[in-house]
Amino acid sequence: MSEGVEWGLHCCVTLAWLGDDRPVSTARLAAFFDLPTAYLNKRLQALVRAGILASTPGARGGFRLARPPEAITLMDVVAAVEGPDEAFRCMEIRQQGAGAELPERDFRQPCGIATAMRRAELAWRRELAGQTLADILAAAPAASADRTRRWFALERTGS
Amino acid sequence: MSEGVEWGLHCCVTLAWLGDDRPVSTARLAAFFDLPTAYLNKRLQALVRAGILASTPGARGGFRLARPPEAITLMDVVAAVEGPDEAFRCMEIRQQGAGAELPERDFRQPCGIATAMRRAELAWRRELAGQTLADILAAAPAASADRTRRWFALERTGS
DNA sequence: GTTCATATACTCGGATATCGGATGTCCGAGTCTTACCGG
DNA sequence: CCGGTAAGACTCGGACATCCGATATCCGAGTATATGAAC
Repeated sequence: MSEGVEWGLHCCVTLAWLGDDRPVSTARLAAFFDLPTAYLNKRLQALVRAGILASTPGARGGFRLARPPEAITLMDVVAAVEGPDEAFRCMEIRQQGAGAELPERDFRQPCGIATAMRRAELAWRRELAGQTLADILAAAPAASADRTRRWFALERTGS
Repeated sequence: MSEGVEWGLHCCVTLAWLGDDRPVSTARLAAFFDLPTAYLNKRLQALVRAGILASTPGARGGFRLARPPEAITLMDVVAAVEGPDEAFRCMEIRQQGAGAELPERDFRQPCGIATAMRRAELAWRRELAGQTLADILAAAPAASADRTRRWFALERTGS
């Protein structure tokens, strides 16, 4: 799994902490987490395309949450960054090669291996879909939110 | 997720169908599924290192299951092919960059995001660990096992 | 002092390089088979 | 005819290339802001 997932989640949490009053630029977030600015921007664009973030162009622009934290599940963020397709792709190798040349063979029944893997992945997705950003915020200590807010406020006035 | 997982699982199922009487060579399995022989061999070696398969070198050599199918879970095969580390690696980016330079900040409490992701991944692993090769065999139609056995027997006598 | 036009700086968005790991290939070590030779 | 021996063929195991996607970077489009001049 690409590290962009961690980036996206942390950025969403940070944006939730900072509130919707003003957008936050990529450079600010990248400085806060010590990440490559342009690449982080690319990932945030994916979140925008997924409808999780809203971007405002121009000076004093940046990103903000497009929805309230209760309406953003971890599954949404992961799917936006990693793409919609499943981790385990069944290539149906049972249908290829000499094993498939048996004339009487038919493949109407789905591959049992793919079914089992899909079941596990569904459990994973269900667990992620059951957790929202609001849950993460509630679990984090309030002091972390305060410190983060303070840092972003300081940086804004300091420049 | 690499496609080697699908290869390993199908090969394990096939080896379970064929029984333990004689080992099956990589070339035979690769021909059956139309896969690159040497690369499949590389992946089967990983299963050997994990103790899932047993290899017999020399002529008439090959692979066989090292344990009965009831004692091999899908999690075992996936972990053997994909490696032991988790899919989501928490890089602790919250501890890097300007956000970590606040002197009063401490990180004794684990990252809530990592905790949530770990929980989802544990659900995935639990689901995979709950399914054994025997379950896959039981779910598959008996005709498939018969056809596979017949093909491997024919190919052996035909050469 | 107020208003408007213009220059400017800042930010998002996508097109373009670069790098690491998965994918694919090849050759050597080891073992079983088998043919051959001697008794 | 039987046993021993040596050559041969087959297979696993690991070392060596190759390719694709994630990672990283750069430049253009667009907008809010600040500045200056005109009234």
